[in-house]
Amino acid sequence: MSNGQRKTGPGIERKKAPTIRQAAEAAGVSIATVSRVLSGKGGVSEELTEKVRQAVEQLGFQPNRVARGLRRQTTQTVGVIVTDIQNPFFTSVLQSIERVLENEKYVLLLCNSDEQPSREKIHIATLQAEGVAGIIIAPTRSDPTRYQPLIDSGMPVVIIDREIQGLRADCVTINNRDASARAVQHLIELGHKKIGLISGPDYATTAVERKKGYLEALCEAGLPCPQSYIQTADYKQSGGYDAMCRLLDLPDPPSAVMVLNNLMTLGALQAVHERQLNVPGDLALVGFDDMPWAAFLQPPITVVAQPTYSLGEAAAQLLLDRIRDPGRPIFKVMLETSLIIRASTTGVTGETVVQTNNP
Amino acid sequence: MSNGQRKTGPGIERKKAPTIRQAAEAAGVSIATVSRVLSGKGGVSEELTEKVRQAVEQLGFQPNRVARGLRRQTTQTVGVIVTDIQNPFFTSVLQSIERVLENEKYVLLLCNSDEQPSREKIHIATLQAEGVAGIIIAPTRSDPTRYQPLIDSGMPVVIIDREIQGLRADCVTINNRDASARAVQHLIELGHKKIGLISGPDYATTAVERKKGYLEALCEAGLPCPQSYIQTADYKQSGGYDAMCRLLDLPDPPSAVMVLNNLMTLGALQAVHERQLNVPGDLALVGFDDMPWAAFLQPPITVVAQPTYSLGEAAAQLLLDRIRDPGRPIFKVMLETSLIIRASTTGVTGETVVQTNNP
DNA sequence: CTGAAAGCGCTAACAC
DNA sequence: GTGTTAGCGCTTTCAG
Repeated sequence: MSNGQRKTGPGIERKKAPTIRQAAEAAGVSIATVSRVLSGKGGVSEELTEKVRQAVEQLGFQPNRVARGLRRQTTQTVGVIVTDIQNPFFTSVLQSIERVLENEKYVLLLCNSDEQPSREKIHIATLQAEGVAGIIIAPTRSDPTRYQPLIDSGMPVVIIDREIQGLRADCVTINNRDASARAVQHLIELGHKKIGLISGPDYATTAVERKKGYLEALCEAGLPCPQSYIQTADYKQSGGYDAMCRLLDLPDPPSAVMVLNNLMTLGALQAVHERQLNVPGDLALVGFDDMPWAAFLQPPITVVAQPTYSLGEAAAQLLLDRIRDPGRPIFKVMLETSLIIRASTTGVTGETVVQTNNP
Repeated sequence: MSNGQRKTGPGIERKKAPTIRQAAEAAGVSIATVSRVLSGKGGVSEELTEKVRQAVEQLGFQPNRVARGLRRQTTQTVGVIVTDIQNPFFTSVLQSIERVLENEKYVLLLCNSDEQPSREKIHIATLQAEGVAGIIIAPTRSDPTRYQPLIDSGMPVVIIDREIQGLRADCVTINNRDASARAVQHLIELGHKKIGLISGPDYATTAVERKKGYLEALCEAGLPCPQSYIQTADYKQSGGYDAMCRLLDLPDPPSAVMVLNNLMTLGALQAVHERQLNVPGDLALVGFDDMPWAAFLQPPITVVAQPTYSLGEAAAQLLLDRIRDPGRPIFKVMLETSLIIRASTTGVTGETVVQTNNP
């Protein structure tokens, strides 16, 4: 009765996992020796190593990662904060992050900020209190002061997806400006002169950069861009729907529209369907982010494909490198995209992939 | 130089977070008092409570969750193991799990078994070593002996998605048999007599149950079911594609096909597109799992919609309840689905939702 | 090469 | 009500 037994009766209490002390006893060595063998640092004779191995095996002993974390003052966990856990873009990135980190025995603490800075702040604090070895953040805002204290505290941090100007941290982004410029060029080459944009929120640098690329392409081609052709939404499906409705209700609506993320593309498509417009006859459409179903949508959608896998991989690798060497120089990685051309712009079945990294 | 300073130079070392000792000192009380105030157990005078609050606030002190975890022998973390982190079904479930658990200050350790029992085993061991308060598992296999030791060790566990016969653990599943029976009935009502099935792997009870429902509905209607009409695949997109090809290559192919999960539905659709079949004229199609884009596919797909949000919520709640009272009786929760009827079966624009819980 | 022992920061008896 | 103190299980000096 001296331990944590529950009042719910005997047999319910949590069975205690074997400790290093028991393993040491079973092997007939000191706990230090067991520790040394398990952490693989060497310096233990083959004889004792073997004894320890056997005892560990036989007991099914697993070092307690919490105790180790307390002692080492850093755990084998990495925090990941995304802005939308349901967005396939992030789940794809997450998958590759996990794949890299599991090799090093790290485990992922997943947090969803849901685009809310307040939630993000709480999550950051919690991850710090959890003693994570590092954090990968898809930030909600581009204000560096939100993240600088975290980095100054010595926490290894990698920023992904959105850029944060002036933040001294590793980051992995894609060439958003170029990606959308090329998508718009594609529309221009098809003869479009009235090209609309469904943009994302201004606090997302991805939206800002993509919008820049759009303007740049129009400008280069000498095409006008009425203010009304740029509709800003919130990166959500409903926002995309509303924005597309506004564009279509214009007295002189665009003949082509670029939508700056995947969820808004679905919303835009919804508006197009409701009005039974012919795509691309009445309206050509380009989206952002390729998805398994993009090719089977009505119509198949031309998209800018982000290298989600490489993005996650690079982020995880940068984090590991920084954990190992906090003093190394800061890396800013920018990845290139592809344009996957489908029927929503050409009307033609099938798809063509255009790498956008070589002009 | 006595602490963990890096050879990379001064200023790089990790800044130490304030400890309870410093907070106590700043407040002019003992560490026990600080602990009592922060854990909200009461028994501290208002005066000292206020002093502690201020000191904590001023220092920005946050209790170290690792130390707390070691001392309490349980952490404020919950492990979640899914079979496919990219599947929108799981991300949706995950989102609602997170939503429930964050209220109780739990944080999620996310693991991806990728359908591989070996990976699942490693993840379970790691989560145990992390001292998680409980685990929510979407199991890879239906063999109870894989999970019984974990439960016997006293770990609170909730099984989701797939059922495990004979396992003494809480679980949340959906009424798979009924769901697919009703979907097939829908096809029968539309006059189909040759109904094919693209099933999932036999180790997934969801596939087994859904197949049962399919057979049951056919049987009730007195319809035949040639072996060749049932094609088994792996719940992946490519598997769905291959299976659909096999069905369509049959001398007497079915006039309607039910596909037992979302990814295979995309694959099946791919095969249908390649052959330029008219849906539902040449072939009617029913899928499993509703998704934001299901309504915009070519054609919009009739699906069985699983209550992903409720599923995650129920799982999280069951886990919390079991953590609080390990001795409580075991709950097996089964949720009902809806059938969302779209053009892939009726050829009609728009959608109808049929609750399947009332015969 | 091996073992003894000192804590990591916290909670929970236990004393006052 | 409040403070003192003994660990939780591990890693890492420090002796030998």
